[in-house]
Amino acid sequence: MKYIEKLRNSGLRPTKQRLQICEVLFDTEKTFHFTINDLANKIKKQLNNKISLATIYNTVHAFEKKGYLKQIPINSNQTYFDTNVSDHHHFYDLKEEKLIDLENSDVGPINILKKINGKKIKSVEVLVKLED
Amino acid sequence: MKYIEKLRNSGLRPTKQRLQICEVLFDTEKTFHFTINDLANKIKKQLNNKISLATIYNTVHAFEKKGYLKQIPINSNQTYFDTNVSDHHHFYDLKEEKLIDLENSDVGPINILKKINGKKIKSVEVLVKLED
DNA sequence: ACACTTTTTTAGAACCATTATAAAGTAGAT
DNA sequence: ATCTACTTTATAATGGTTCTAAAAAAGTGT
Repeated sequence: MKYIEKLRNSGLRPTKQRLQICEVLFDTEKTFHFTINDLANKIKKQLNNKISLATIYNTVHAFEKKGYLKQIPINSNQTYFDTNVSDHHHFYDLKEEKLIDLENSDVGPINILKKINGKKIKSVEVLVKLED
Repeated sequence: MKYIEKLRNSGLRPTKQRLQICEVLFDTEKTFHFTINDLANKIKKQLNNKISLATIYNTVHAFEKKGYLKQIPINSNQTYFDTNVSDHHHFYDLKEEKLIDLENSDVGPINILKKINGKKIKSVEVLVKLED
C-alpha cells in the first residue's frame, strides 16, 4: 500500500481506517472540496465497512495538521476541507453554495505591504464571492 | 436620534433594542471586529437593560443584510463580524486569535483573471494568516 | 385616543456540527 | 506472546445558532 509509508513518516500508525480514508481522499484524478458530512457519505458509498464519525473527524484533523489537507476559510455552518494543498484560492458561488478552485496564476501576485512586528506571514488566502 | 432615519430607510422599524445596538456598534471612534458573544457582553456592560440573545442575532443578521455589517470569512466555531464595511482585508494572528485590519492600500491591487460564465464577482476577500 | 394589523422581542426549546469520554480493539516493540 | 501506547468506536456532552409561539411594541387608519 502506497499510503503506509506516508502515514508512518508522519508519525501516524497506518491503521485500516486511515488507509481507507487515504484512498477516498487521495486516489482521485482531481482534487476536491468536502465537508465531514460529504466525506462520511463518500466513505459509506465506496467502502464496504463502516468508519465511525469520530474517526473521520480525528483523521481529517490529523491529516490537516500534517499538511495533507487544508481548511478553506469560508463562513458556513460546516467546515470545508480541500485535498488540494498547493497554494491557491477559491471562488465561492453564493447561489449554488459551491467552491471553485482559482489557481495562483488566475490571481495576480499579491503583495502585502503592511508588516506586523514579530509576526511572519504563514499564508495568504483569497475568497472571491460570486453572484448572478 | 441619528439612527432612526437610517433604520427606517432600510425598512427596519427603529425599536429601542435596534437603536441601542446601533449605539454600541456604530457610536465608536474606531471600527471593530466582534462575535455575537462579544457583542452580547458589550451590550450588557454599556446598557442598563437586557436585550435577548435572539434579538441580538436577529439584529446583527438584519444589519448584515442591509450592509451595515460584514461577516469575516474565517474558520472558527463562532462567526466574526466587522463594523468596517468598506472594502478591506484582514490579518489573522493564529497565536493570539485576533483579527487586524488590512486596508486596501496595504494590499496591492488584485486582478482575478479567471471568469465564470454568467457569474459576477461580488467581493474579493483576502485573509493573511500570521505566525510567530 | 382607540381598534386593528404587522412587525419585533423574548425565553426557552430545538438543532446540529463538533468535541469529549471511556471502554474495547489494534499496532508495534521487546 | 506480552506489554504499552495509540486508535477506534458508540454515545454523551458541548455550544453556537436557529426556531417557536406567545407577549409586546410599532405603525396605520378612523
